[in-house]
Amino acid sequence: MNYDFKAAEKKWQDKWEETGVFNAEDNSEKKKFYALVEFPYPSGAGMHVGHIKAYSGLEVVSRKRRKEGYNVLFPIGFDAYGLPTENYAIKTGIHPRQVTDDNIAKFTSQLKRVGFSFDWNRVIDTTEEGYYKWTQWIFLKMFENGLAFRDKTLVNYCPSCKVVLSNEDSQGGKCDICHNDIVQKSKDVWYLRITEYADKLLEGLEEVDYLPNVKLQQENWIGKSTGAFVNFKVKNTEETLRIYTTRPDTLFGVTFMVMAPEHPMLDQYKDRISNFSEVENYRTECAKKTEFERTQLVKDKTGVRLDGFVGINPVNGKEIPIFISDYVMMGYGTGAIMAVPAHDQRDYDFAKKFGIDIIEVIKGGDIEKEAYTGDGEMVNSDYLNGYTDKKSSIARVLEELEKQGIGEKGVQYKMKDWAFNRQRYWGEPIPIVHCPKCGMVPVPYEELPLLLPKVENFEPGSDGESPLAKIDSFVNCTCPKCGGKAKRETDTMPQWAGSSWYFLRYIDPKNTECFADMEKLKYWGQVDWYNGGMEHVTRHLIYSRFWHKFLYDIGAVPTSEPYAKRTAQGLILGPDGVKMSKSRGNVIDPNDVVDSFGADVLRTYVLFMGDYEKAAPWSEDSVRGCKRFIDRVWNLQTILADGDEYSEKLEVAFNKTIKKVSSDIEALKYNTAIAALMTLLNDIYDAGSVTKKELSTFISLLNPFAPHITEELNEVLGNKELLAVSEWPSYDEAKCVDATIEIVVQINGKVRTKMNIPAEISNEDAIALAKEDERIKEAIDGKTIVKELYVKGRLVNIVVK
RNA sequence: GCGAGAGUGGCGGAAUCGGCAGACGCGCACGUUUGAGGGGCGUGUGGUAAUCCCGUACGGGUUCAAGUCCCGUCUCUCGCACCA
Repeated sequence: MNYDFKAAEKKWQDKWEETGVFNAEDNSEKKKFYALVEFPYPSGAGMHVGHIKAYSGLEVVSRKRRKEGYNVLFPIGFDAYGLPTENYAIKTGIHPRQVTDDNIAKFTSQLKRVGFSFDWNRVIDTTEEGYYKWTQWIFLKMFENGLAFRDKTLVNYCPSCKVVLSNEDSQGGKCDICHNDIVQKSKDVWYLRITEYADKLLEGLEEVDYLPNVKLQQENWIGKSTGAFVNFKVKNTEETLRIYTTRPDTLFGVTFMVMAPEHPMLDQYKDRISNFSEVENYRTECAKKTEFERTQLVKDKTGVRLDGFVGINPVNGKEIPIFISDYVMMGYGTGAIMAVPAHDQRDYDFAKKFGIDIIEVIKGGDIEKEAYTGDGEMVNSDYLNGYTDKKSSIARVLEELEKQGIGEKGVQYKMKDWAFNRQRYWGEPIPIVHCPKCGMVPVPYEELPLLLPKVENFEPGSDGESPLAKIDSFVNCTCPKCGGKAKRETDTMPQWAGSSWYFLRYIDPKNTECFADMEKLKYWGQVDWYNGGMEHVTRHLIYSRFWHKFLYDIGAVPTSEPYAKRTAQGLILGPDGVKMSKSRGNVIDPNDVVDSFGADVLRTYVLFMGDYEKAAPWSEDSVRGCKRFIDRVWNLQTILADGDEYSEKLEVAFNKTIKKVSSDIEALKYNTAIAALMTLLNDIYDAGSVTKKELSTFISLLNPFAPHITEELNEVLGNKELLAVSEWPSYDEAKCVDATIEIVVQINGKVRTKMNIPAEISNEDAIALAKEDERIKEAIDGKTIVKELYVKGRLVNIVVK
């Protein structure tokens, strides 16, 4: 009796759609559960098995929750703005709108073939007018509140993509999209002031249930440090050079200062710096250095001493030389540092190279050899002498600095403001008008959405300007404030914009009055469980938390944190054990798997292949193992026997399995949940027959993993109600243990024999029983018993000498 | 360099509190069924001739008992990377 998975899967997918069993209800008495998966970018390549694994995790949880009586919101949508679509459009001449629609249609049919229980009534598309209207609305609210601003600065520019990139998109000095080297360019760009939310983003982590690793990565990304700002006077000027340090306790050990080559004060005082031409040469040299040279040759410090520009250490009045060097960055702190070679390795390397004094102020290391960064007794430090711990010496010096007005306590973050712009076509237009009289004027709310004009040519200009700048009908407009001639902003928003609030739109996707109704927001509240990739836990997760916190602050959402819980799945590697990639030719297409084995097999396999949170290689042979499992489940009907109860033989096995599968699903241990079902299946075949009750329970437990075959079997059993909404099986704790159990008998910790004893037995009786065994008698004969113990349900150990 | 995680058969991986190491699956071997097989069913499968003994990266330690706890070393993966 062969299982026709193709027919059955189609049949049930149609049935689910007809009956709408997976549609969330807005006004329900039931308890709510909101499960969120990261919506895909609909690329031309179609779905990846990685998507299947990412969605299958919460798919199983959502299906279990429905069976437990929850009103479940498990939505899906498409994050469709972005460069790959635009680049494809440029190459083929097909409009990005068309490309996006085609890709979304493709993704939709693929997702449906896998049988995911998404609520298809709530699908969102970030590029659709009714959606990006609200993305623009949120942007304007930020602008109103001073969180969106424009600033001229050096930006990461990709000459190949002709686009300005955020720091996040240009890590390692390579463009995130084309992997070519980026260069620095001065430009006026939009920023979102995410740094203002740094502390809130940090504090919020305390109230959410994220994987420890996810929290840690966010903390590192925000990179908060506490220290002090100190002002150093520059000799013969009124100028002070302000620095940031985390070690104000080492101020007496400062023997020089270093400024970033881009520091603005240099140009301001170029007349005083007698060797300014050398400075300029050095700057050119730095600009030429590749990222590799800057990061890999860390030890080899370079720099130029500024002649005629001398600093004065404010704590002791000593004159100290000032250098420029590229190991100091303009983007962190103040772009200038005080250097304490005795207690900082970078400063030490620099001092050795340039022959600068090294003054020890903390005892405990050997400054002849290297910098000492540990704790110790303070020396050569005036009022700090004798202090032995960092904390109190820092407190002492801060007190003194503030009293004398030469410095104060300070906080710094590694996180920078979010460069919020793209000079590209396929993105949300930034709804701002530049008026020669009024300056920057927001597009009035009632005029939103500011439509992305439909054009034929979306190639970016070679100057890095947006393609929108070439469209006169879009650019030229009247100022909403004074009615005079004005020009529109032509930059578009970055890819991360639309995904920063999409989870809110699912709650009320068709609302035209606001991004989501407050009553609905209150009912659905936080996302209960959010699963996605580890690669998104810094950028997307921080950005969306930032937007949500902002919306909370203006009273637009009822919770301060968007996600109550966050987990992450591991990658699926190619059969060769390395990351799947087109160039390597090791990509597995989920469609092929559905074609040859069926959706149930694909779903079961991606969850069975290993620890959900770890990377695991694809194995075609193991897929076949899951196919065998599914077929054996189908064949259970050949040994179906009458009976509305568990059989005596299998009662304990069933109770145990219900318990294990239930708890494993909650703990993301899908692999062991499936293994437990396989074990139970083996037990059933060993028993020789299966009662109706047993088969019902079995398919109910398997249903979240393999929903099609289990619905089919449910129908075979004559049940009218869909398995998708029938009750999740319950177990009896008392029936999870056998009446007699097998335990191990050890002599000196080594297994000597096994025996069956009643589960409820006293320690004494268990030990006495063990001693009656022939092998044990032999082993302890003539020896002294030092110790004997019984570990309940496990073992008896007899220690002899 | 810093931070986090990991190292278990031929392979993917199991193993609440320290309590039978290797669940489950793959692969392999043998048997059986079949006209045939990337099929079905059955048996076996860490090493070793062995019921002894050895075995969870390596070296020590604690314990009646260690994959699990402690000290030291090595390797790999991921994240950050001159962050002052």
